[in-house]
Amino acid sequence: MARSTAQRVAATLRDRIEGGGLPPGTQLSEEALGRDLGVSRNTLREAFRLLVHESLVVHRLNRGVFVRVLEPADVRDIYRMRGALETAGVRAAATAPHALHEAVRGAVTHAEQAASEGDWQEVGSADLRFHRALAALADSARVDAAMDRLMAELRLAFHEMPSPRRFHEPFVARNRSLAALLERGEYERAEAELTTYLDDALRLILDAMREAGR
Amino acid sequence: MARSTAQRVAATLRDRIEGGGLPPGTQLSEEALGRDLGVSRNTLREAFRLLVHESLVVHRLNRGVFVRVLEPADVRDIYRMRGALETAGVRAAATAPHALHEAVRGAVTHAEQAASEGDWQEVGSADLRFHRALAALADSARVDAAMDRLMAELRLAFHEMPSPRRFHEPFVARNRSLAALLERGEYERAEAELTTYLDDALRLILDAMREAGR
DNA sequence: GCTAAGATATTGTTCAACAATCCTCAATAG
DNA sequence: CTATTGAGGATTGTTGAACAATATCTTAGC
Repeated sequence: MARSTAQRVAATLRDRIEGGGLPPGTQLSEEALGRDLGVSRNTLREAFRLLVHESLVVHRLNRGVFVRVLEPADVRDIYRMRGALETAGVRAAATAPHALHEAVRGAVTHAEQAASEGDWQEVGSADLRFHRALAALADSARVDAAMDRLMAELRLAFHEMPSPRRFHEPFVARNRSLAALLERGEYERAEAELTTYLDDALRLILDAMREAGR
Repeated sequence: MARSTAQRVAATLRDRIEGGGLPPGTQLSEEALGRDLGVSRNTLREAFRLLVHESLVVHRLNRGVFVRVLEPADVRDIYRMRGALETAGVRAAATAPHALHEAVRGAVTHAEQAASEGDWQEVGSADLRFHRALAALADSARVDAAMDRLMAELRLAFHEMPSPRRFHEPFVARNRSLAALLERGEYERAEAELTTYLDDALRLILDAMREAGR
């Protein structure tokens, strides 16, 4: 796969951010980072633009770029958008291609398996995959892209979660039952369940953020 | 308002693209445009990144950037995404702040006035504002931003519409009746009407594109 | 007419310099 | 003591030129 230098730099920065090496709020100095990564300031700036597009960093004019800090208001907003996209997926479930339903099922069983092994980090990413698969039922590249950006932003919030287990465990079963509703064609109930599901998850995250001192 | 050079350059390019001065498919040469606009290649590239983010142009590695060409598949995809966002707005209408409902009403009457004056271009933008206002009922900055990007993309497709009047006229009345349903609190019916509305509009655009020879 | 090698043009990337802007912190006025 | 102002320093914004990498076009050979 042909990738430009800027794309490669953006990838390593993305890893550092999601890995916690660059915590939210950190300023990404052009000179220091450029020296560190061995690229010119101009190329680094191109990489910054890519990350801004993913909302992993924010750019303030004449101030530079900073790792995104998620406020409670942001998380609420993200969940509104999630609601829009995932609901769209559920409502399109009746006419969605078989492969997309397959992806939903796969994410559910993957999460269950990871849970039985106690790998809560893996449960977390399987959960994200499940929700991405839900939205993907809408069968739209733009919905998929928007959903991917939301998930990337959410990962920033997960960093502040104290116990991944306490957060993810209750949702494994709910994923299963939501998927079951879909397979049985009970779309109305699936939609209702999805709404309360997202409300509950949002509340958990906001509580965790409040405890973590903000 | 403080804007960087790149932002100003992006704005003029955006105007030229939406005004038809740079038709879809045109390559934006770095050297020629830079000379024309009096900015360096590096700054022009930053402007390009902004436009790529708005999907007004596409960037092909080692090939350059080109004004976006909308395929029928793109238009279909855009309408799926629109459906997701506007439906989300309608479903949140019950709890939306008063000011947001006001915006919906304002866009409807604005379109009606422009129609009575025969200014179909203006009817077109009022129509876009109406739909943006619908999505905005979701009361989410991210939904708003996504909707703005969609509208910008759609404007590219409108360029290929032969008769703005034939396309926009039938929808003025439908906008009014949809808004009326919302005010009466008949959200289910509003949602259903919105769905068929979008289907009809999509069909019209696809027909026009086919006629325009593609 | 087709393929392959070379020439040409364009983009990708780097570098160094200067301009514009923001932040810090001390000095000053009230 | 607080608030304001202003210089100084640090960082980003922008430029222009240069070279490397890649794609496209041209030409030679069959």
